[in-house]
Amino acid sequence: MTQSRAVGTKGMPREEREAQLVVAGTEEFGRAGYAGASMVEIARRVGVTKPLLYQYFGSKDGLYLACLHRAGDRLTEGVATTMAAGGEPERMPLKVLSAIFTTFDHDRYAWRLLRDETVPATGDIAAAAADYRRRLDAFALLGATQLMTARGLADPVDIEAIAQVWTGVVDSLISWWIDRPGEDAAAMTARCARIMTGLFGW
Amino acid sequence: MTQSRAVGTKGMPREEREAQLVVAGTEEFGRAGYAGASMVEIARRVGVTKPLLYQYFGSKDGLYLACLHRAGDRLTEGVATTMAAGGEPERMPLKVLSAIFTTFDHDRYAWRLLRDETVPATGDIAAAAADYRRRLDAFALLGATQLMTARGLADPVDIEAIAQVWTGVVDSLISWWIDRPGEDAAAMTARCARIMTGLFGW
DNA sequence: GCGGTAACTTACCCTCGGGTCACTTTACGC
DNA sequence: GCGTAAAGTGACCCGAGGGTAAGTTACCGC
Repeated sequence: MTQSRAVGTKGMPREEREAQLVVAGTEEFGRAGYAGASMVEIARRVGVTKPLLYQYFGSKDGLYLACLHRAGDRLTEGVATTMAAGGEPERMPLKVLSAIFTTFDHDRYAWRLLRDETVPATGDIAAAAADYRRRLDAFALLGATQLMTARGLADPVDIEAIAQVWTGVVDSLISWWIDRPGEDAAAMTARCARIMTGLFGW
Repeated sequence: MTQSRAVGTKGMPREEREAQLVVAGTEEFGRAGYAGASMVEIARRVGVTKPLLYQYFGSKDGLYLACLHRAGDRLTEGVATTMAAGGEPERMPLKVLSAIFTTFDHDRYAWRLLRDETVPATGDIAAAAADYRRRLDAFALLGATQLMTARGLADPVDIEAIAQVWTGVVDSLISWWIDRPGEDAAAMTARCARIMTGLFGW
């Protein structure tokens, strides 16, 4: 009764604890990368020990996959919805950014899981991440193609490069955002709108 | 005489061997990040063993610092020269890109050392990398300011964001370039010129 | 009340990688 | 030729971190 004891207490149902661990894992994996993240540190963050983490997720890869799927599914869904809605090519980048910011407003590290380069080159994680990237790249390629053909530039390799730069832009915007927790998704979207209008007239 | 023996041969003067190791280290650190890179793997790449690597560089940090300083010095020097030359704000991005591509044409992973997020948060490496980044960010900030004031947009936070996005753009261009070894610095510059003209009319 | 199960821990193993030691072989000056 | 120094190695130590075995506590249904 005094203070909840350290050992053996059924403090929380599994579902809830798993969700906590996925959130903590996403932050830690996003911050330090797969290679740099420590399982004991992730467990410590939610006030639990390593074996419980292993009981629930089996392995480091299992936890990473859980985090990755949550992030990847939400992201691809949000982007797909936005792209499906259509609109002028020059308005699409801002719409997609807005969708991403809204999706990850309270989960800003999630984006990085798809692009973590410290993940082992082969295996389930690499395959799953590559698959999410492939789907997102397809959207980026589509958007870039629409943007470029409207301007008469059709070199397919140029378009590939543009698509990759686009993902890099999103990446750096999110990194910048992570360092400014006070800025919410709406403010971020407004800032991007201002910048795009100012720089490119879009 | 048959085959050079594995042990004890004075195969190469120290200076030359160190240079080899710095090149190999740059590639490995750039590819896998500080945390993911292995000293024995770097030694293996140049056909040598770990103790020699330690004899020459003292520690993993020592080797990383050697790689970082080589990359950072060349980069800041190239960018500083380009920025000092001046010109229209809208031409500067392409000029800087050209300088970076030329500097790192045969050393494409070098750029990543300055932005490696897997280095320990405190210590010599973090300090040195932060210092290089600070100098480069100052140039980016200057360029972004010139670009924006010409357009009447002067929000300093917007300008910060633009500067960070700019480094992200460089980052993704170099990643794309790394995957296409056949494309040299001139071709890369030409591609960027084409894209900027097509997309923004710059 | 009590057995079963779910939540949770302590204490351990093992590999991998940073770092070191003692040693061996070659080149070079004399 | 030979002593010395430089180039280089095999074999080791050790700490960190992924992963596991066995046990402990608390709730829940009966």
